Amino acid sequence: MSTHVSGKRLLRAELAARTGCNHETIRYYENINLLPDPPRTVTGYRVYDESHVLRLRFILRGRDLGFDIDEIRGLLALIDGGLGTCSEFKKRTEKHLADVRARIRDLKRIEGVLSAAAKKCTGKKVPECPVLDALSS
Amino acid sequence: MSTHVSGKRLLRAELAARTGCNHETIRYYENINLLPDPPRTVTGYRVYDESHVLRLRFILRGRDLGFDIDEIRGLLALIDGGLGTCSEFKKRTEKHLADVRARIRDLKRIEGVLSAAAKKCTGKKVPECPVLDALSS
DNA sequence: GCTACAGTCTGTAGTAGCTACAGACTCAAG
DNA sequence: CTTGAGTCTGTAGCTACTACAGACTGTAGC
Repeated sequence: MSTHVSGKRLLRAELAARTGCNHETIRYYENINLLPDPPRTVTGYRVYDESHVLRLRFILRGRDLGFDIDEIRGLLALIDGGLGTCSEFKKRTEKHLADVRARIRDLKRIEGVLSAAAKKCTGKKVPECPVLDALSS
Repeated sequence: MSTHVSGKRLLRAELAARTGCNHETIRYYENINLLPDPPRTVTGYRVYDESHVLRLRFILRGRDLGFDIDEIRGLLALIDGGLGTCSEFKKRTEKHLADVRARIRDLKRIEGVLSAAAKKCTGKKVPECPVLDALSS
């Protein structure tokens, strides 16, 4: 078994380009142990392969869906350990979903207050501005 | 004109209690010049009055409605300068409202993806978990 | 071979909006 | 006079990045 794995070797900027991730963020994820330390060239350059692309995409997709770093860390740990059951993933997703829905509710409350205030606005001078009323009530 | 203004004098913990604000946050708002430096007792204790209660409530209400510190600073500057017109407040509110609506749209997108994934979940073992599919797509 | 210049390396600081702590001081009650 | 709560200050921590400085490397052109 050689360590030779056919597949493209990528430098940091290339991994960044392949994933749409900021190249500093890649190093950040490595620092917080979300991405594994990649092998290095003799001169110290990080060398990535397809497995890093997939893992980073997973992380980015999770972030895009609003999971926080710790939630993603948890999901990855389940996957890495081979211990994750589908129902476990479902449970975590639903927990996060409840969170998302709570945030939507909160933003809708805000939207209601603000749009009502803006609608009442006459465009006249300060005293009796409905926006300020909304902000003082 | 004396500086005597009848009205209750409050210490920091009392202002916190009256507004529901964390007492450290009050000092923070003072540091970033959102709340004015209050007068002090000879021994250095901050002394607040009703005007501080109103201003802090305004700030907290603004935060609760999702305005960021700089937006609130801007609104307060208009009020303090007596230069704010109702239409100006309306403009800023609508700008913020657009922001809120964009966040709602984004969260709804997330909700759609997550709830669709969770719905497809069978509760079986890992391979073919729809949640993981959603996170890898 | 030499020179640019782009890419990479490291550690560290900055962003928003707080929150919390350490260590010293003050104030009122018992 | 002591005790305990409240206050003072400066500073560090939190999340999730992003950006910079200063040194080094790799490569293309001449």
